[in-house]
Amino acid sequence: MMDKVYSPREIEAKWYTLWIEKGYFIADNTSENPHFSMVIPPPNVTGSLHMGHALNNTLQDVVTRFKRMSGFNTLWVPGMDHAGIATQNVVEREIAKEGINREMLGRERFIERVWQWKERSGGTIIEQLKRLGSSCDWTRERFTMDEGLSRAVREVFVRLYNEGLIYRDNYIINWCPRCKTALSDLEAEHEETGGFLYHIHYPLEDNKGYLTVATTRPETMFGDTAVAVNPDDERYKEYIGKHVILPIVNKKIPVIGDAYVDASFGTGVLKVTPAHDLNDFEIGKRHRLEVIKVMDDEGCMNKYAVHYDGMDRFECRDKVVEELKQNGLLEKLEPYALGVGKCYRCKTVVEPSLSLQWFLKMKPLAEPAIEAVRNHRVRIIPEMWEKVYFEWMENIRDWCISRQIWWGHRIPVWYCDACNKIYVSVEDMQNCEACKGQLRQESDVLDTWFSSGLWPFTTLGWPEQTQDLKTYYPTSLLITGFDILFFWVARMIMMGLKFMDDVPFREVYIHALVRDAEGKKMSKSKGNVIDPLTMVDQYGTDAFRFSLVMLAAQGRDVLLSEERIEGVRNFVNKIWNASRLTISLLENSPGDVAYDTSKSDISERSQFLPDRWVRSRTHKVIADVIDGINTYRFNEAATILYNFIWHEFCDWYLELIKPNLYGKVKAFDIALTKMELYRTLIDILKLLHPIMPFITEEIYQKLPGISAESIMISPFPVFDEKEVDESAESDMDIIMGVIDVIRNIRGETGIAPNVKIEAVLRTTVHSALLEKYEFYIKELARLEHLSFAGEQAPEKSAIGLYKGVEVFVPVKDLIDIPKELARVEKELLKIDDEIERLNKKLNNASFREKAPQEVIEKNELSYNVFMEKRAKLMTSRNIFESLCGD
RNA sequence: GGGCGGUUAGCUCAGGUGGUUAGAGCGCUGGUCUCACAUACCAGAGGUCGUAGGUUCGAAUCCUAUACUGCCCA
Repeated sequence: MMDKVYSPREIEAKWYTLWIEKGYFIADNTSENPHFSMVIPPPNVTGSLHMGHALNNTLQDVVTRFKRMSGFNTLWVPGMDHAGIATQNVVEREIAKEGINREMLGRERFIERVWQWKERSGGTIIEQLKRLGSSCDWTRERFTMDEGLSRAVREVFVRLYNEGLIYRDNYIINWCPRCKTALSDLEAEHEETGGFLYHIHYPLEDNKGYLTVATTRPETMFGDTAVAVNPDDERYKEYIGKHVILPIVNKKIPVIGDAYVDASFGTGVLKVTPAHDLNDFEIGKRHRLEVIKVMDDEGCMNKYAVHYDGMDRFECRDKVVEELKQNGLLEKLEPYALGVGKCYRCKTVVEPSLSLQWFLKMKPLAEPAIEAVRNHRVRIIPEMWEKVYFEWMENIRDWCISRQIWWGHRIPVWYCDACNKIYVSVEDMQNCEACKGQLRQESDVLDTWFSSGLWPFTTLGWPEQTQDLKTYYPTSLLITGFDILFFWVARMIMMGLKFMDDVPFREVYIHALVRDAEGKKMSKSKGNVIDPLTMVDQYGTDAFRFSLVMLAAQGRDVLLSEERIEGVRNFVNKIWNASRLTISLLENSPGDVAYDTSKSDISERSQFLPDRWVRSRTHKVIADVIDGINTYRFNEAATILYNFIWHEFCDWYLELIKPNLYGKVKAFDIALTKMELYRTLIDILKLLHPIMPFITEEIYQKLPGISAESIMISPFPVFDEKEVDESAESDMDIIMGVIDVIRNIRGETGIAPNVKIEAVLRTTVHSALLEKYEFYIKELARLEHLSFAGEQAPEKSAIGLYKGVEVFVPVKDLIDIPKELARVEKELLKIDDEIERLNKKLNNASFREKAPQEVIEKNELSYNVFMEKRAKLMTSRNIFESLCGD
């Protein structure tokens, strides 16, 4: 016996364990079936499941389960990312509790600690993904730092180096003084911050006046090696070639002319600090200026900052301003909103700084990647994101790939200090081939995104030519959030084309971000985070997944609120109870059923109208759900299922067949109806399964006559045109419409639900139909008596109309005549508006001339319907009016 | 500064190629513990689709401008 309320917890655990045991998630790379493959966006090994992951993986699982049931040789590769900086930070914090730091441990022992940490507490997110129901092939789980992938990284590095695409150079990079490493441009997040524009006097060398420079970062002045003006700027032209005295340091620096300077910005005089600003660095190169770094790796000033040596950069800023002020050199400071780069891992303000780093040339890699998207070898969905992709790719700059941390893929470069030779090699090296001297490996590691950029082929075994690689590359689809379009998607396309000579995936579906109910980004500091696992615990995985899918409209943020999930939890419970009823009807009502769904000859199936109708509706839903998933309109698929199951299957179909199956009426073949009910529920369960894996399996397993071991490997419903029955749908429409009208009258006139009433129908076109299904109308509208009128309509009745069927409810004394009159008049008013609108349209000559025939006919038809309805309402209004007069 | 979105019922959102009586969920109002479900059932109220122009026989849907709002890049 099934409980009255669905309780997800044990059921979820039970089925997930079984699926794993049976190996249903494991892909067969020798299968002859067409393949569908996908790689997971690898979550950080330090990560725990947040809403973004939940949405991302739910959508992936929906597609995976759908494809698997649709007969594809399906592979979803899971795995994790080693997340260099983040993981190192975590482990450093951990050892700090023991009072040690990584320098004390040394590189090797520190990395051992990281591995230990990974084994112990890393990858909790994998367990969380399992709770979500993700049907990844866990036997193929990969980690960016595992042996195979590490070797692939070296292979790639060496090849790119040998082709001259990787180089080492001094350049301005973003330096995070807290993580003490270089970052790529993408890893510095620009944020509008309130600051000041400081106007500072730089006295002219001959002591005859000064030039005023405007800067947002006065503390970098110690590294100024020139002052620049625009050569066309009449105000300053004459100063070019002269010198100014750099305040505090009292050093002579030249005034130069450079077209880069924007005369309209600030004072039009730019202080040039080649070591701490990208543009200044370029100016410096053009004018062969000296380059002076004024800060150390921790963001503290160095000896060039004279008496500020050792001071923190921000404290120094204040102190410098103070000193300038005292010396009368600070002209003014004005509030100014400046874009400040912050480390995407620790939010520390990054320092643009000159540094010797490794770079990857991007232009040659980007060009084919742009082309691949332009000619749709990779299709980005929604298409809008293509533009964003192009914009970034077309303005791409070289990628700083080296990081000054320990956890990651150590750059496979060896230096010989004795003879200055450099070796770049896949294999570890010990001694210099030339002088036999001891080699020293580069201490930097690679950007984590360097290895994740290779993910689609390295996870399949590359550089080995494995069977997986042959079968599953290029992958079919990638599902990811737009926040990593540049970080990851673009780089995978470049690397895939470079090393596999083919795109990494055929399609990319970009989904939105999950926000809270107010549309704010969820963040711990705002305290608006909804924890996915809490939701899973509270409402069940199925309800949670369905909520996400239902809200995941293309190109829109997903705004999630707990009330929403609660609503879907109710829907899950509705499914549970509808199934409970179905199973009880199948088991307890008379009629032997063979439970063989393979028989599809419709002539042998039930001809009972609700059965024909539900069949037709089910197949339209099948078509829509398949289309919805195939076109990534997941929310449409979910909404269609929600409405069909709740408002058609439960509200109408089950109610209509109940009298039959309870034996209240003996009009139709019970066994055939039971068969139809059985088929429909199975279709519903299968259609739901990709979104709601657990409850569908639980119910499926309770059904009689099930041959498949699990719903997840049973075939997905197939749309069959022959099952569509338009005449059943239009007949049902009349019956449901008439019942609605009676219910409406009941509701409006305040007749209690338990009061049985009488209704009279009058129709010329649908009488046969309505007479045939009289019993069902009585049942659903709670009628004592239903009759059919000829010419003479009953007086003193509430009236309603549905498509040519007049409905009279003679309520005699029960009725409140003035109230009923008001109801009719209100209805008339609405109809008059419609009639006027249609009349105007139909009398418009150019409408008749230019609109398609089909549209004209449609409008004429609805005009006639309204006119007829109007006439009938007028009649009853007149009756009510005369009664009011009594 | 450049680019891309959004603005539809009290709230959160649907409305691929212009023709619907503009939909849903939640909330609200009224009525029901009717033998699957009160996590339910039945009924109802509620919107000149941000504003102003334009294209069209016809615009929530296409174009232009404008306001507000969000994001990305510099």
